[in-house]
Amino acid sequence: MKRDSRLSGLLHVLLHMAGRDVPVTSEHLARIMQTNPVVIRRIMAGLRKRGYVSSGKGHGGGWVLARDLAEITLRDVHEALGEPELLAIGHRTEAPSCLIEQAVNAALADSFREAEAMLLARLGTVTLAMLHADFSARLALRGRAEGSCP
Amino acid sequence: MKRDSRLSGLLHVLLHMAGRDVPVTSEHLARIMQTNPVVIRRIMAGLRKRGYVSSGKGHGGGWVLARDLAEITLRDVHEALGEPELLAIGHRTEAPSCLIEQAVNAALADSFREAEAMLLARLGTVTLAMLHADFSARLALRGRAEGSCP
DNA sequence: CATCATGTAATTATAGAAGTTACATGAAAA
DNA sequence: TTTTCATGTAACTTCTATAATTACATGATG
Repeated sequence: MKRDSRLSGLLHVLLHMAGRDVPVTSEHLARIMQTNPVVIRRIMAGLRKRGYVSSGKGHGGGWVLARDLAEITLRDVHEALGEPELLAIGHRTEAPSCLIEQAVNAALADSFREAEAMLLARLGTVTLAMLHADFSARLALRGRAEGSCP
Repeated sequence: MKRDSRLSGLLHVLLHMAGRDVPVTSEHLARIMQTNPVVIRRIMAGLRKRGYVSSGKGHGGGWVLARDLAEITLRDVHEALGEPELLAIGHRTEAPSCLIEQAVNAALADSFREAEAMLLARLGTVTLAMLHADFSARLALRGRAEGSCP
């Protein structure tokens, strides 16, 4: 089962935007993410709706951060993506009539809920500012090199 | 991202086997799971290798439980499936050269590890015997009805 | 008004899992 | 001992969810 890397990718893109004060085009971001501009627009739409970024058309248009990095948590970004499933495993049947399967579902559901809640809580404590600080620390360690992709 | 229901399905099958003392054919199990006998054999192979079930060929052949339900945890079953991924989200790049992406990965990795460890620990505390007891309780509540699929 | 960039619907391509076929192996019954 | 039945696997064929692409509309800027 292939793992969804949109959260990871979107965080990458947001931190790249953080460095710049001019709008960044979807095409530019797509190059960084090695994907298609349309995919970027689709993903960014959720962030725009929540006011984390804004977009402009025409010459000099593109995407800019609309909030401070410290105000955005990883959980916020996850929600902006439409709260995709966190767990890779699930029930075979959602509302089974078979009592055996009901018992199976009940046992699994508890564990699933707990793990999801924990992960969400954890994501809620990490801000983009923290990630950016970590990046800066890594950059300092590595020396003068660029350190990030184009 | 579609969730993997093999664990759920396999548990269902195992509990159905628990009731009977005669071998159950792959074809029969496939009917319960609404799938193909070959799929059943593929999945059961992992359980057999670990000694949880045994299989016999020819007339009167099929699958039987080789261990007590109390000796098998949900974690054991998960491992018998080949330890499929538990989390639906992951890193975009596993070993990125971009320092920004390294920071992103590091932040996510902590949360991921923690959630996975917790879920595995949780699955390790639940035995098939517990699930069977839960099934029996549900059966008692419902009355005389069959309660489980064929 | 020409160009550039986003906004979105519609379509196509791709990859991974599930399902199926085919046939070999071996056990029990006739 | 021959037939039937069931597993054991490899090979192949759908199937399906997602990403990628195409196409075109909207609107801003020089």
